[in-house]
Amino acid sequence: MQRSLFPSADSDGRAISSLGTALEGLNDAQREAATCLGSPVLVIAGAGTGKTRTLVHRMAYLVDQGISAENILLLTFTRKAAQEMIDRAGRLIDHSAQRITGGTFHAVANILLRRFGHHLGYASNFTILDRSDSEGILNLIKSSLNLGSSGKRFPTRRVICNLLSRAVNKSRSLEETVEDQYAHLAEFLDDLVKIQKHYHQFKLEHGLMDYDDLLVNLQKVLSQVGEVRREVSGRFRHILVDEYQDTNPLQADIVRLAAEGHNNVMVVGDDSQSIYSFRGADFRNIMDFPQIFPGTTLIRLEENYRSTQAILSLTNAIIDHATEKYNKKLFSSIAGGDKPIVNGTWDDSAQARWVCDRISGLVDAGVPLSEMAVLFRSGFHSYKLELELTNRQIIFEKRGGMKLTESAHIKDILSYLRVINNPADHLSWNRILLLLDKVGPKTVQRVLETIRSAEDPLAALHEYPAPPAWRAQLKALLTMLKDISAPGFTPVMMYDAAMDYYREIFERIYHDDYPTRSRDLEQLRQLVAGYPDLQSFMDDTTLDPPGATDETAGGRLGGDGESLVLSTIHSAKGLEWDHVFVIHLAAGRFPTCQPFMRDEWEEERRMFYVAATRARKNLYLTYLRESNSFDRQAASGGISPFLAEIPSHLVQGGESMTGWSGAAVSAAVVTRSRQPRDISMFQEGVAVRHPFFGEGRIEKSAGTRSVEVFFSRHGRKTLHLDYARLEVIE
DNA sequence: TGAGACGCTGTTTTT
DNA sequence: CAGCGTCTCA
Repeated sequence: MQRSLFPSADSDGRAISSLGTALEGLNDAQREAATCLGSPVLVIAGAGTGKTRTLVHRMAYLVDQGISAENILLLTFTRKAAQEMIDRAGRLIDHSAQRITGGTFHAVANILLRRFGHHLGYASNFTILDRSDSEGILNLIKSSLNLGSSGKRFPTRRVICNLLSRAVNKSRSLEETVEDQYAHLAEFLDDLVKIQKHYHQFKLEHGLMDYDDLLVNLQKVLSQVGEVRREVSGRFRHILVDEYQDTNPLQADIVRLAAEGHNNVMVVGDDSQSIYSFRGADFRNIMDFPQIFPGTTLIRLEENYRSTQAILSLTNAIIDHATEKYNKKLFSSIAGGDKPIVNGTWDDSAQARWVCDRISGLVDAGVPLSEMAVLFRSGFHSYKLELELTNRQIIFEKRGGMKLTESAHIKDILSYLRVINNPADHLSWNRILLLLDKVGPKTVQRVLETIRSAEDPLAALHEYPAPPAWRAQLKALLTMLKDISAPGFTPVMMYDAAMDYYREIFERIYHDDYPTRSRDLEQLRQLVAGYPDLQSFMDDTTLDPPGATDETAGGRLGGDGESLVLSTIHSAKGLEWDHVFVIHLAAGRFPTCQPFMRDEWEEERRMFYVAATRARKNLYLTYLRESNSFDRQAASGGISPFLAEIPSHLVQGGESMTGWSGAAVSAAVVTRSRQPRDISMFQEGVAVRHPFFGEGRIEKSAGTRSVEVFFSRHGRKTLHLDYARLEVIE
C-alpha cells in the first residue's frame, strides 16, 4: 500500500522512463509547471494551452517523486473532470494514482465535514440541500413568519435564495449585499434578515446543509479548530486547483488553510474565462494568489494546441474588446483552418433546422457525433433544437438546465429515503406528510411541532393522535419506513419498497401526466441500483445531479459514446470538440437582457469567449435576425453585439447572407455612433433616466465609457455607456 | 382546513 | 410552459 519514499530503480524504473518520455512531450513552460517543487505555483493558462495536460503530468510526477497518492488533493469544477485527470495520470504511471483524492470543493467539503462537522454541532449524517430544497425551507419560513402575504411585492423565494447565497459567497453581510446589489429590496431588509436567521437556525436544528454551508463550514472548521487543520494539511501535502479563476474568496481561504505549513499549492486558471461571478468569483482574485502565498512562482502558458489559427483569430478578436484583461494574444500551432461560419435565420425553428442540416452533413462525412457540441447561454435556448434532433433521430445528451432531481415526483421519492438517513430532516417530513390525502400545510405544521424535540421522530409519529381521516394512511407510511430501515436493506430495496407505497399517491397527484414522469422514476431506480449505501447515493445525487433528459430518439443511450452534446456554456467549461455550434447569438439572449452593469456585460463577453474556444476545427455561430418573442421592450436587434463587433473578414458566410455584413456594420455603427453624442452629455451631476432603474444622478465617470449613477430606487450602479440605454433628463 | 381550478408571473448561469 | 399563489367550494 504505502509507497516507499525513495523507490528503488528496480520497482519503478519502467514507470520513471515512460514518465520521463511523457514529460519531454511537454513544452518548456508546461514542464516547468509540472515539475516545479518547493514553492506555490500560479499557472496562468490561456484556453487550449494544455493546462489539463500539465495538471495530469504534475500529479504523475509527484507520485513518481515518491509522494504518496493519498497525500495529493485535486480540486476541479466537476467530479468527472477530476476522475478523468486522475485516470490519465494513472496511465502515465500506474494505478496507484487512483488513490489521489479528487473532486469539487463541495464534494471534498462533504467528505471532510462528515468527519469533522461535530466540531460545529453537526452530526455525521447531515443531509445536503439542493437549490429547490433551500427554496422550500425559505418558503416554509416565509409562511410561518407570515411574510409575503401582508407586504406588497415581497421578493420570491428564488430571489431571496440568490441574495442569501450571494452574500455568503462574497463573504459580505446581508445588509451590504442588499445595499449594493439589491437596492430595490431595501425596504424589506428587516424581514430578510429575519428570514436569514430562521433559515440558518432551521438548517442547524435539522441536520441540513446547503451548498454554501459546505464551503462556509469547511472554512470555519479549518480556521477555528487547529487539530482539524493540522490533520487536513498533514493528509494533503500537495494541493492542485483547476479553474482557479472561478473560485471565490471563501474557496481561496480553504486552500490557504488546508495548505498551512507546507504551501505546496498549484493553481491553474485563465482570467479571460472567468464566468462565475454570480457565485462570488472575480477574475481579479487570481492575481491575489501571490499575496496569499508569498514566494509564488508564476508560469504562463501561451501556446494554443487546440484550435486552428482561423478560430483563434476570432477568439482573440472577441477578447480584444474586453475592457480589462491580463492576458495576451494566443497563437496556434495549427496554421490555417476554416474561418468560423456565421449564419442568421428568421426564427428558432429555422435555426434548429440549419444546425441539424450541418450536423447531418458532418455525420455523412464520417464525423462521430461525440466530436460535435451545441452550446448556448441559457438552458431553455435548446428546446426547439431538441425537438428537431428528436425528429431526425439524432441522439443527444443535454448538460445544464433542469436537473432530474429537481422535479417534484423525484423529490417525493427521495424524501422517503432521506428521513431514513436523517430522521431530523423536517423538510423531507414536511413533503412526505403533505402527500397524505386530507393533510395540508396547517396539519403538517402541527404534527411537526409536536415531534419537534422527539428523540425518535418515527416513534413520535406513531404516538401522534391522527384523526380517522388519515390515521390509516399514516400507519401505512410508518410501516413502510420501518420496514426499509431494517438492517440489510440495500438502497435499491429501499427504493422499491418506497415506490410500492408511493405509486398510488403518485398516480393520484400527477393524474394528468404520470406516465411521462414514471420514466424518470425508472431512471432513478437504475441510479440507486449502483450504490451499496444510502448516504453516498444521496450525496452524489445532490452534489453531482444527473441531467433531466438522458435518453432520447434512438432509445437507449450508449454510455458516453455516440451522442451529440447540447450544453450550456457554463457546463461546457474545460471541454473541447472538433465542431462546435454556438446558437442564439442574438441580442436579448446572448448577452441576456439583464446586464446593465459593465462587469456583467464583460462577463457575458467572456462567456462567448469560453464558448468559441471550445472548438478545435470548426466553429459555427448562429443568431436570429429579429427577436420574435415576448421581450419587446429589449432593444430588439437581431444579431448579438458580440458578433457585430467582430471584423467580418474573420468569418465566412456572413457576406453572402443578406443582412449579416450590413447588420454587422450597422450594429457596430449604431453602438459606436451613439457614444460621441453620449459621452459629452453624461457629465457629473446630470440627471438621467434608465429604462429599468428609473431616474438617477451621475456621480462620476468611471473610465472612459462608463459612469457611476446613483438611482433613487436602486442605489449606485456602474453603467457602460455603449450599451446602457441611458437618457439625459432635461 | 384541504382540494381543485384558474390566472399570473417570470426565466441566466452551478455546486 | 411551468409552477406558484389566490380563490372558491366542500
